[in-house]
Amino acid sequence: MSLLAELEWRGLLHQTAGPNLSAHLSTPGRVGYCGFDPTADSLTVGNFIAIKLLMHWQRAGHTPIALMGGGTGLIGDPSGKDSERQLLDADQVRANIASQRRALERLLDFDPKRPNAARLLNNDDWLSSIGYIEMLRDVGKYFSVNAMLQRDSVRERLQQREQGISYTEFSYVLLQAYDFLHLRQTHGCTVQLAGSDQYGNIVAGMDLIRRKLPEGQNDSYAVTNKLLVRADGQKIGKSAGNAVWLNPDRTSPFKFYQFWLNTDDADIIRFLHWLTFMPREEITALAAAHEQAPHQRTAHRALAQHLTDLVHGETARISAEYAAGVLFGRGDVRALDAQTLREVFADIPHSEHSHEHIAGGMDSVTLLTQTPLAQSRREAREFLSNGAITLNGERITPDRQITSADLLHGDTLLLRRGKKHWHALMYR
RNA sequence: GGAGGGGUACCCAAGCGGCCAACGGGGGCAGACUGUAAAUCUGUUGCGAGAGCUUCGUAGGUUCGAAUCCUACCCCCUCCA
Repeated sequence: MSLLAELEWRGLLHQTAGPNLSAHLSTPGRVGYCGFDPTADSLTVGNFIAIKLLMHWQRAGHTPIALMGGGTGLIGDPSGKDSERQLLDADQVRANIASQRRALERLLDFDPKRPNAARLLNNDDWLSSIGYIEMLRDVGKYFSVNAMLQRDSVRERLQQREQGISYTEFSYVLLQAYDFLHLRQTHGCTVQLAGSDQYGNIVAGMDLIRRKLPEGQNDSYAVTNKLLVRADGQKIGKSAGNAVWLNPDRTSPFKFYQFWLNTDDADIIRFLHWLTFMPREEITALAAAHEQAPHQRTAHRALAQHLTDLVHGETARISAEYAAGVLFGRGDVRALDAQTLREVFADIPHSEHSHEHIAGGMDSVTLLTQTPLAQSRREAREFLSNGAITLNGERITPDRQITSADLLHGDTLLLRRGKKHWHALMYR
């Protein structure tokens, strides 16, 4: 199946631009790029769609370029933003790129032995050295302010009462267009892939390429994916307002797995289409299974498995599943052997403490505040009196005293808040 | 530069001298019901065991008492130049 057909049936394809794109893509080895914003120090599930676009691209035999916006990140793209962005400093941007790189390396194949090995570039390499005069003469000249003012991203900001737009962000499109031109010239990159909100920026780049480069070497194309949202209209990949990250040090594989397992029923089938590489028949089968026995959550499990495998690897996934089985299973956690307990401990949020802390006994409120499960003593008391807290599987009250007798295998406490927030403490 | 409007807790948004830790909604968290889902219902949502303490852009002031009045400053928006 062709790349475009694949994106189409998955419901990812939004629109394309350029002369006869499918013919262009029928030759393998085409070079396409997608930009990533270095605004955070790790990529999130929200960025996963963009990465996945590149993954499809590479799987179709083409060469993907992940372009880190080290230069543009210093400016900020107004597209889809309803307020002026905070400018980042250069050091921060550099550090973010280094960290984001790790997630990309896991998902794209950078092996140089491969003919279509992925490349990672940073537009700071060419943008920071270009002079302002040069930019105005060679790029700015090709842009009509009249046209720029027509763009939705700009117009909305002009019409807003609360927020205007700075000249800096207004000019952003010149930089992104220049990126495309630069990659077209230096890497033979003909296609830009991105979210649908980038369409205007991409087309601006295509225009620039057409005008600057000679006939025959100035073709270029756009592929955009749909804006993907949950059934309730929210963005994918937010958990209690917090982003779900792709780096294991920001979001552990256990939490990552749990996040997908808890997907809303209303979203599960579409997520399988959008986010996985499962073939159609497999998704259809999962949809049927879910329809028949939703409580078994076969589809949820498959989604969580698939994505955790991709992002964190099979070993981490199996471990996360194992821990979940132990914690959410019917068994009594007090019956776990030391070995199992230790493995589970590593997978869930945990902390280590000195044995002396517990030796003299401790009340449950104090214990809880030593974990992230409660933010203050007041809150800890509230949870405890609500009956929201279990210790080693047993519901406890605010007046409960914890002593070393409660330690599983002499060193571990397992706390749970609500149904699914765990924290393990180890006393050495 | 001029005129006007505005900055209140995670967000929106009331309040305009004491009854305000601050109405209401959203969101979050928890309990019940369930399938580690959704919907629904209930509770809760600054810190503190409590007395109390800290909070309404920032810094001062008036007052027995201020989110509410005064002064200065900072920031945002709209219109005019």
